[in-house]
Amino acid sequence: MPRGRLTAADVVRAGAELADEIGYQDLAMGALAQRLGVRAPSLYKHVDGLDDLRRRIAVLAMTELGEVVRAAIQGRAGTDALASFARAFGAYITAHPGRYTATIGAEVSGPGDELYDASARVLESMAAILRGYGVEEDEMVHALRTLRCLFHGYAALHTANGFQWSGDTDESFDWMIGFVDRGLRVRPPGPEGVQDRR
Amino acid sequence: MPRGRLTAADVVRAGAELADEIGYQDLAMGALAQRLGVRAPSLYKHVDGLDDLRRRIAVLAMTELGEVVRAAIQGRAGTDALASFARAFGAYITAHPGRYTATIGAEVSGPGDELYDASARVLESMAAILRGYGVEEDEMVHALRTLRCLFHGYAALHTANGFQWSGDTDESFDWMIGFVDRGLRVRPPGPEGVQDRR
DNA sequence: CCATAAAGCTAATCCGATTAGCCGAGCGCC
DNA sequence: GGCGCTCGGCTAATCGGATTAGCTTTATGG
Repeated sequence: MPRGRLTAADVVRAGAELADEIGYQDLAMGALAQRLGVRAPSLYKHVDGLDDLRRRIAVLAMTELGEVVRAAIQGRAGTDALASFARAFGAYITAHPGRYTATIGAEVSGPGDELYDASARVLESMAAILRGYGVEEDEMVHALRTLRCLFHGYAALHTANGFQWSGDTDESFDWMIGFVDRGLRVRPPGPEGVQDRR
Repeated sequence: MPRGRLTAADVVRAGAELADEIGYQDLAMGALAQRLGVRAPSLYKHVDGLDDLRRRIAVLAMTELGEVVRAAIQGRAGTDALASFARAFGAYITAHPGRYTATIGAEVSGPGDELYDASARVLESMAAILRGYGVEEDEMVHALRTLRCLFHGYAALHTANGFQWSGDTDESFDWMIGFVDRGLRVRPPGPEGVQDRR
C-alpha cells in the first residue's frame, strides 16, 4: 500500500555507505538527507532519529559480517576455517570501516535484540571453528570470548588507525591468526595441568 | 602570574570523573562546568573545546594506565608478569570505563603526539612481558599487536557491555590470559615450521 | 597603589537534531 | 471516474549544546 520513493532500508543502506565514506563520526542527518536527495526532516518518516539510524547501521553491519564469515568457513575446518574467517573478517572491516565502527559503541541488550542476534550469528561461526578444533564445551565460552576480543580489538584499532598499522598490518594479522591456531591445536589432547588459577 | 581557581588539569580530571560516572557519551561541556561550579564558556579558558577535552581525557587515561601496568609488572616476569599486568589492566578499565572509552575512538597520529607516546608506554610494558617470554625481536611487533588487540578488544567489549559478560567475565579473562601464556611458552624453543603463510 | 593578564561571566550566535503541521499524490473502493 | 485516506515529503519553527564576543573582576608583581 505504500507509494513512494525511500524505504527505511534505503536510508540505512545509504547511511552505512556515507559512514564508510566520510567516517562514522561525521555521519549526520543533514548529509544523509542530501545524499538521498531529500530534506533532513523527511528521514524521520523512516528512522527514529540519529541514534536509531546508528543502531540500524550497526545491525546491518553485523548482519553482513555474519553472512560474509559464514560463507567464508563453508566446507572448511581447523586452520583452514580460521584463516578463511580471518581473511573475510579483515576484508569486511577494511571495506566498511564506518559500518563496523557503528557496532563498536552500540549497546547490546539481550536475546531478541536485533543487534544481539546478529552478533550471535557471527559468534556461531566462531563457535563452529572452535568446535572444529575440538574445543570442549566447558571451554567454549571462554575460547569464544577470547576470539571475539582478538577480532574486535583488531577491528577497533584498525578502523581507528590505532597505531599506524600501515603496510605490515596484514603480516601481524596473519601472525596473530597463526598464534591462535597453534594455541588451539596444542591443547585438545586433554586438560593437563598447565597451571590455571586466578 | 596566573591567579585563579581552575587549571586545565582540574578540568580534564573532572571531565574524566564525569565520564566515568555518567558515561562517555553524555560527557558535555555544560554538565562538566556545573560540576566545577562554573559556567560552560569559562571552560574554554582551559581546554580548546569538547574535542580537545575528550582527547586530553584519553591522554590522561592512557597515561594512568601506563603507570598502573608498569607498577604491576615491576619485579615480575613470565606468567607472573602477564597475569599481574592483566589484573591491573582489567581493574583499571572496570574502575574507569569512561576514561578508557575516550581512548577507543581517539585518533592517534605519530611520535610526539601525547596520546601516541602514552600508548607507547603501555606497549613498552607489554613488550617487557614478551621479552620475558623470550619472544624474538622479529616477532615482537606481531606479538605486541596481538596482545594489544586482545586487551583492547576486551576493554572495548567490556566497557560497552558488549555481550552480558556479567558474572563470569573474570573467568573468561583468566582463561584468555592462560591461553596467551601457554601460547607464548610453547614457541620460544624455535621457529619450527608450523605453517604460516598468507 | 596601579597596570595587567588571567579567569569568569553574560549575551549572542551557530548548527544540527528534532518537532509541528501543511500539502500533493497514488490507491482502494464505491 | 471520482472520493477520501494514508503516506512521504516539505517548510517553518523549536530546542539544545557548543562555541564566540566582549565585558568585568581580581590578584599579582612591580
